[in-house]
Amino acid sequence: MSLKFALLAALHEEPLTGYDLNHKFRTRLANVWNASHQQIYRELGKLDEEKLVSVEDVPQKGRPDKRLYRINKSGQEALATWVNTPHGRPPVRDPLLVKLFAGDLLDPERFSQELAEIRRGWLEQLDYFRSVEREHFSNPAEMPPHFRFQHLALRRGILGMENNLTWLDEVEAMLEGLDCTDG
Amino acid sequence: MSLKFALLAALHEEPLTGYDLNHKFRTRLANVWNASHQQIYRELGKLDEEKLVSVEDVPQKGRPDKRLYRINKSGQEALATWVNTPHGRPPVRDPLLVKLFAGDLLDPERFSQELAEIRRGWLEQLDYFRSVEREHFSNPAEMPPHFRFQHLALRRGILGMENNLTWLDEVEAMLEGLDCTDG
DNA sequence: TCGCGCATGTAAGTTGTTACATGATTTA
DNA sequence: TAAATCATGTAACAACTTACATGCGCGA
Repeated sequence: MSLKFALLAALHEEPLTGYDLNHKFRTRLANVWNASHQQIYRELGKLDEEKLVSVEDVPQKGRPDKRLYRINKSGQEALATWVNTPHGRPPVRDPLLVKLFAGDLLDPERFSQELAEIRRGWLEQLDYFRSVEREHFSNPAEMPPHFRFQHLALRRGILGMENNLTWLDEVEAMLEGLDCTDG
Repeated sequence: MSLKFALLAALHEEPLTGYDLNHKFRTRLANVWNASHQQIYRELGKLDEEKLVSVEDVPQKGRPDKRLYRINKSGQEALATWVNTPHGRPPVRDPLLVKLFAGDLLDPERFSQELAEIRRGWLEQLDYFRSVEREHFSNPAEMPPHFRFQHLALRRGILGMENNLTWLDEVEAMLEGLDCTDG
């Protein structure tokens, strides 16, 4: 149900095409909401049907027409209502933790490799978030409220990734400890 | 696809009923995997069909029979294979961050209340995780590997909640800052 | 010329949610 | 006597994933 509002929130900033939204979801919204392009296009269709957005077809040469989506009055209202109603926290579903829960079945070498890969991914994500913070949110005190809220969302991504990496250190320290007692 | 393996991982510890599994999912597995009882019962049926578990019907007086699920050899193998294959990280989908992204639409008072409620929930969860750590994982160095892996999964929950609360402080500090400039 | 970026979608299948359904036992 | 715990499910719907489908322009 919330993808709808994630889209409206993205469009609340600026009119975008499905393609642009897809890009935004995997960059600036990476720590906020995840959606595949198929989901996005389908949901945009529904938003159009529900008249929460308007669509402008922008002809292009040698490419499919762009379909530029714009949030309208009803969309704004729906979004405003939604952001002001409480929602539970998202469900936790993490395969990595399932693996640890059955940790005695893990092959130490393969698992170390998986952890290395995970670390790489988290570091990359953290670097990206930090670069966004540097470029767009360098002096929070002077930013307009709108930006400061978005900065907080970004901060969560940054703190979260830092925290993930701290935890990974604990995990790898533990695994090394096991090696020593075995060998 | 992973609920299946979350169930197998839970059954890998000990034989359980659907009811027990449901309980386990919202306590010890709270930071690992989320599932409703409907999903659990359905998936247990499938695991039975696939012959990855065996079922023992335990008659009871005045209550429906217990159905006790036990992981079998095939189940163990399937689980071992799964834990040793890499998986991407879980998708991020957080309505709270969507709200911040459209933060200019937030009603300050309602949002403060929602944050207070969220803080309460996170604190409660953190307390629970800490109590588990105190009771079951008090001296990590002397635990058998099996327990130490599970401790790491728990640590993620603890660090994650602490991190959430740190972030919440940032959020509330920011909101108070806005109040001051307004008033 | 090969792959990437741009730009849009459909179809089928799996997973997850919400509502419905029952009923005895224990605890406050 | 009301609520929580024990104990199992079905049915309908909504959300999400994976695979399929197309095709031009541009840079290496």
